[in-house]
This record gives sequence, structure tokens and C-alpha cells, in this order.
Amino acid sequence: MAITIKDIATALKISPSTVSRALNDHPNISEDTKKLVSAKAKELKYQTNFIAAGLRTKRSNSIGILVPHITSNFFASAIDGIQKIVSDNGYYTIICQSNENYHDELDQIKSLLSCKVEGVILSISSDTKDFEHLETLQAYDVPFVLFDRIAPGFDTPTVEANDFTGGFQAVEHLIKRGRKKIAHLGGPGLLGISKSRYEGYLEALRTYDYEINEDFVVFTDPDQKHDAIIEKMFENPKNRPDALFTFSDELAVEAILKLKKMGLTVPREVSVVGFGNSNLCEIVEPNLTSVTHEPIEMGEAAAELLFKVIQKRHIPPHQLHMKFDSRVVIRDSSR
Amino acid sequence: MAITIKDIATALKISPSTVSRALNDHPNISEDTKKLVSAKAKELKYQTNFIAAGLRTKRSNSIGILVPHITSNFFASAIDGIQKIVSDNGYYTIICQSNENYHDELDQIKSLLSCKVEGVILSISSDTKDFEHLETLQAYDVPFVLFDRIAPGFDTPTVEANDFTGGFQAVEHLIKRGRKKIAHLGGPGLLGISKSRYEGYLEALRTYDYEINEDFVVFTDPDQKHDAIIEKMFENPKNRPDALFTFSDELAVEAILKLKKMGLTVPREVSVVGFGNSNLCEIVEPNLTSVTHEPIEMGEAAAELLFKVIQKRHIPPHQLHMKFDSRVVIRDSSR
DNA sequence: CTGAAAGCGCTTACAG
DNA sequence: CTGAAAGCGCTTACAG
Repeated sequence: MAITIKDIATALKISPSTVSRALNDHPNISEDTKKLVSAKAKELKYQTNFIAAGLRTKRSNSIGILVPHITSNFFASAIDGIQKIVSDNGYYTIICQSNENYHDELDQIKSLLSCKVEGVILSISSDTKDFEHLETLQAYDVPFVLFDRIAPGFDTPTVEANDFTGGFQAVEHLIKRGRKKIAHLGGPGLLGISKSRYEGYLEALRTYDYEINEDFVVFTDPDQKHDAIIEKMFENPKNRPDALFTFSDELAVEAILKLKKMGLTVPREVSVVGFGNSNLCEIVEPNLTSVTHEPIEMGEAAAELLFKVIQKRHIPPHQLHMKFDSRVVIRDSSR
Repeated sequence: MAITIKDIATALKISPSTVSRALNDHPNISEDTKKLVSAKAKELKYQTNFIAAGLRTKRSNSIGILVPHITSNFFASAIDGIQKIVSDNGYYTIICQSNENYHDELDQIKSLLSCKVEGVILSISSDTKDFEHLETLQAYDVPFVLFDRIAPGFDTPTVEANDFTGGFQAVEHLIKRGRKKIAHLGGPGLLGISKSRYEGYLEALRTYDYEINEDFVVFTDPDQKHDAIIEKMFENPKNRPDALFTFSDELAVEAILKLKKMGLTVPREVSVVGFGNSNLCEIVEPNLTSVTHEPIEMGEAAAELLFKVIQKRHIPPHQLHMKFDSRVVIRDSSR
């Protein structure tokens, strides 16, 4: 049987109220009893029962994290950043995955509600078309921060990369290297981040008076085999792109491997720029030029914003919707 | 304010007891009231308060996962496997990281105890020298399963890779390819898995009557820069290894990149074999030969074992300590 | 088949 | 500075 406050109280012949207050460092308790209580607590290896305390105070000390999957460089590092802030605040996290699946996302939100988390940091799945579940969160008064993959139109903090300028910079870089026919391998079509990166691509082409070629743009699904798409994009020597900007580093790596199999040299025949600046960049050959995407900093920012909402602290309007600017890290794949 | 059982009860003019029983599908409750109750629950968007239920039943429906870090292919995938089984059982997980740090590991164990998790799956940090915290878990009657990185001598289930035979097979493969001077870049010295893989290496050398050369073995720390170690190992042309077996794929990739920088060709001058068979293997060039390490299957097995202990089901002795056999996936780095 | 009552382990307003 | 009492939202043995 676990030790409770009552056990300490009877051992010390004082009331449970006093024990509770001493343990919580209440100002009205004398230093002497505080010392006595904490000594006895240590002796008996007492561990606060968060469940009971949470029920009483209606504060669970937990926050939920809901991401598409934790087996991805970006989200794993983001969780790392979030957890740092969360544990600094004396909270713990419940981490859920949607597996890029809308129904799982709904289920996980329900489960987080049942766990009475005090807030949620969430990144929507690539399969999510409607946002009723977010209204549910609002209906239950559970604060949440939208992270990286945003749902539009909610009066809640958001933390995202500046995907538009990221896409713009990537393509501008390729243009400045003299590339003429720049293709884009996009992300899941439903995601706002896919659209923004694509629009950055378009805007760069327009800015530099490049012709826009529909054949040079394909959106992809996460579980799809991309080899065929890449092959199709580059198979025709007469109308072959000489550069490719991809939605992610993972896609860029797939593209590089496939292009090499097709006998095309990177970057001489085709330059490639990814997005994410992940650890893959320095492993693939040639090393991948990529747009930065700062998961740890973004995760920390999201957690800090969430705690501000939980603690009902004022958030200056300019901090409510954070956009992390990116830059292009130039490596061999576009040199 | 969140909806409670009481709200449903008053709305339906029945007692909270009946509502609770109906919601939990108690056999004594008539089908009619069950239907009424669940309809009203849906209407009011009732969500069970797990915290309250847990306090009453002394079952939190949660299990803790404690790993060195989630930003690693292996552990992220392992968590994936664990979570699948956990949610199939109607439980949720609290995931903690020790950051390869003993003190964090202690803190996290305490926090899991306070969260009243019903069980823990844990992989010890490379910094952990004593196992008092595991005795604490036992003292509190919290079942736990040791995962991948085992602490010896506990009467509790373990799930690990067969690191010894994995190391043996890797080196045997190199020997059969005709390699004569096989080096080993080991993992953190305190970890049993480092020792086992190293012992597999030694045993293969012995089996094939190879001379054992102390200069060819170095153990590494996770946060160390390995370039200098690799350089030192391979700088002397007169006594240069012609093959390298590494503790992990990450180390193997670092080695390949460094060897290439040193002007050595892989595999012609130096063959390399990693451990983990991770996604890096098909990205690095040449593609990396590696020993399989099945995180998802191992995670699932660990979770299944844990639930057997929680439910006090009998575990046949041969299932108590699971070792996952591995095989060598041969790729270009050792061809 | 249903209800009243007790209790899980805390915290805290109230009283002294 | 300390204690008795109530209550957070459930579940369940007991009674009918």
C-alpha cells in the first residue's frame, strides 16, 4: 500500500491538514513542523498522489501533445523542446499520435479530455478536413496551441514556420544559381504548410519572371511511393526540370536517390533543395541544401505560449501568432 | 464547467450510481436505462473523468515509458510499438526522457510514481551506475519491464535484442568477406548492450582464430565528437583496420563520412557494418550493411509482457526474458 | 434492476 | 499556527 498524508499525520500525531500544508510550504505553518513533516515524508518514501491532488484542485498538472507521428525528426525534436518547458513548469506531458489519421486524432482528443489535461499542443494530421474537435476543446475550455500545422480561423495561439518565405527563399536560391526549369514536389494537399511552401515557390517564379509550368508541380501523400512520381517528372529529356524544391528533406533524399538511379547527376543536371535542415542533409550524397525549420525552438515557444494561456497571463498580440523565419543552408546538392 | 455523472443523473431523474453502472455496461442495469443514459451522455458531451475514476478504483489506466531520448529512430519506433498495444488495452502512456542522465532518470521515476502509473517500460541511461530507483519501483509494487538496455539481476521481465549474436554475426560476415583486421567502435562503456556487442565481436574473432588487437577497439560516449577517434584508428597505413563494426548505425554513418574525408574508399579499403538497420542505411553512400534491431516488435512485446504482469496473468518462463534474434542485412558498405 | 452511502487521497475555507 | 469538515467525481458493497 502506498504511503498517504494520513500515514504521516498519524506517525507525527498531527492532522492531515497540517501535513498537506507543510508539504506545500504553506506560509502559516511553522518551520519546525515543516521540517518534521518533510523528514517523516522522506523516511516513509511518501510520493504525492497527483491524481488525488488533481481531483481536488481541478488542476491535473498535465498537458497533452498531439502530433501526426513521433517517428519523425521534426516532431521528435519538437516534443523535446516542449517537454523541457513543461517540466520546468512542474507539469508532465501526455503524448499522442494521430498517425496522420483524422479518426485517431478525434479519439486522442477525447482521451486527452478524459485525462483532464490543462492544455494541448497540437499539429493536425494530413487527413484532417474539418475542425470540430478543436471546437470541442474550446467548448470544454481547454486552451490549446496550434503547432506547425495550423487550422485556420481559431482564436488561439499558433506557432509555425514562415513556410511561404521558406519556399520563396529556396526557389530564389535556385534561380540565382542560374536554374531555369524549377520543379516542386509538394506535401499533402490538404495541409496549409504544403500550400504555403508551394505559394512561396510560385511567388519566387513570378518575381523573377519565370514561366509557370503545371507539369512541374506534384503534391504527394505521406504513405505514397514517390519513385514513380519522380521518374515521371524527370523522364523526358526534352522537358526535364533542372532543379527541384521539395516539401521535406525526406522527399528530397528520395528524389536524390532516384535521380541518381536514373543516371542524372545532382547538382549538375538537377539541383535539389529540401525543407527541414534535418540530420539527413549531411548524410545523403551530395549533401542536401535545405531550408531551416527549428523544431526545438518552435516547441519551446509553443509550450511557453500555452502556459501563458493556462495562467491567463497577457499575451501581446504580436506574440499570439509566431512565425519562425527560415534561411537556406547551402550544401552540395545545389552548388 | 465539465459535465459530470451527476448532471446526467439529475437530467434523467435517476441516481448517479445507476448512471455510473450504465456507462460501465454493468449487467444489472436494464437495456432501456443504458440506452437512455448513453443518449443523454452523448447529448451533454459527457467525458469520463479518468482522474476521479482512477482515484476511486486505484487504477490510473496509464503506463509510463522512460527512455534515454525520443529523438532516436530506435526509441521513437519502440514507443510507436508500445503505444499500439497500450491503446488497444484502453490505457494511455506518459513518456519521459532521461537524456542519458542518471539524475533525470531518478526524477522521472518519481514523477511516474506520483502519476500512479500502473506499470513502467524502461530503458536505462548510459549514465546509470546503480539501480536503487528500480528497487523503489519494486517497493511501490509498480511492475516494470526492462527494455533493450537492461539492468541485471531484477526479477522482472526483460525484452532485448540478442546483442551478442548480433555482434558475432556482423563480424563473422566481415571475416567471410575476407577481412583480416577488424576494428570495433563500441557504445557507452557502462551499457550492457555495448559489452554484449563487443563480446560478440570478440567471440567471432576467437572462433575464426583471429588475433585480438586492443588498439582496434574503442568505446564511445553519446555526446562525444567521434571524428578524432575514427581518425586515430585509421591514420596509420601500416596498421590500418580493413573493416569496422560499429555499435550503431549513427556511428557507422559518422565513420563512413570520416573515412571518405580521409580518402579511404568504403568498402574496398575499409568495410563497415552498423547496428540497427535504420533508415539511414539506404541513405548513406555506400549503403550501409547493418544488423537488424526491431524496435516496433520489441516495443509491442514489452507492452504485452507488462500487461501480463499488471493483470497478474501467468507468464511462461521462456517468455520472461525475450531476446530478439537479429540478422545481417548486407548492403554495399561490405560488399 | 435501482438507490443511498461511503470512500479513494488530497486541499482549503472556516473556525479557533 | 493548527484542526475538523467538506468536497473534487467517480465506483461499489450493501440494502431493498
